[in-house]
Amino acid sequence: MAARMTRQRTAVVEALDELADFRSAQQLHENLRARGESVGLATVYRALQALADASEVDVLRAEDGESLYRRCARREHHHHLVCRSCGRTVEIDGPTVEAWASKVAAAQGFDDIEHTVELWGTCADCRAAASK
Amino acid sequence: MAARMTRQRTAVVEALDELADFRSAQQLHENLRARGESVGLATVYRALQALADASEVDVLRAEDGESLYRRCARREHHHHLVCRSCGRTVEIDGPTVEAWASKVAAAQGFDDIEHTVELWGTCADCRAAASK
DNA sequence: ACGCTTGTTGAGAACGGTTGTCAAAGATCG
DNA sequence: CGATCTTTGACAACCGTTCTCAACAAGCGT
Ligand SMILES: [Zn+2]
Ligand SMILES: [Zn+2]
Ligand SMILES: [Zn+2]
Ligand SMILES: [Zn+2]
Repeated sequence: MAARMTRQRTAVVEALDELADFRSAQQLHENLRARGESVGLATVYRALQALADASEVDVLRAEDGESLYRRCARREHHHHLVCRSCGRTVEIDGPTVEAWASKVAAAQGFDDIEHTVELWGTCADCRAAASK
Repeated sequence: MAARMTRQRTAVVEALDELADFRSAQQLHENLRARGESVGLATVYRALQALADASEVDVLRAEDGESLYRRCARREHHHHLVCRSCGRTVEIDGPTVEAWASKVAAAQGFDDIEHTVELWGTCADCRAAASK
């Protein structure tokens, strides 16, 4: 029942910290393998899932449906501005949006409200690289 | 090059209109087959894709990653409040959110900004049904 | 240190939604 | 009607993710 601390789990957390931005499970797996820390892909998925359940990482879906993971600085609820091409991420909080969302939903008689608010764009670096 | 009007395409649009709320490609396919209008699944996907490209339908991703489609009343940009269990949908616009989103993103030097703002909940009917 | 117990791992199979393939069908037009 | 050229549909392929299950190893009591 208790979560055991294994080499693999530690490695996944390290990879997350090193990469800093939103990454897919496969990218993390690739990164681990590149640095010699061999970890099974299924294990990477399991570790990420566990971390997400424990709210240790944020998960969001890329436009193509792939799940992206990130260890955010703040633990409180927040949103993200993510670069579509490199994953660069800026944490954002929108008190205005939160209030708006719950008010609107309640007014329609909906319950158990959750909101998805994410911003996607191209960061300055990627824009420069693209127009080279 | 010109889009030909075929029995299948017409059928897909009819199914969309009849179901009114956000539905998956497979649900629509099932619905068509149920009413006797047999259409291949691949064709349903292609029709929906074409409609989405033409902005005739809105597409959004369910929490499990499945794509959901809907013919919305308004053609202008807007968002949705969707019931997780039955798909019931309420169209919403949030001028506040729009302004907030573009301002925040621009302030970080991001370009080509897009925002995802969707609300998920349980509608009154589904809540009642669940607590029966 | 040494087993025991029990959660964890990993290679590969399975899964589910979606897209690609390609020969047959049919919409459009002269 | 006939030629042309898009569309269709059964099926295979794809791809991210989850499942399976025997081998493995943390943690713990001794
Ligand atoms: Zn975050
Ligand atoms: Zn970038
Ligand atoms: Zn809509
Ligand atoms: Zn409902």
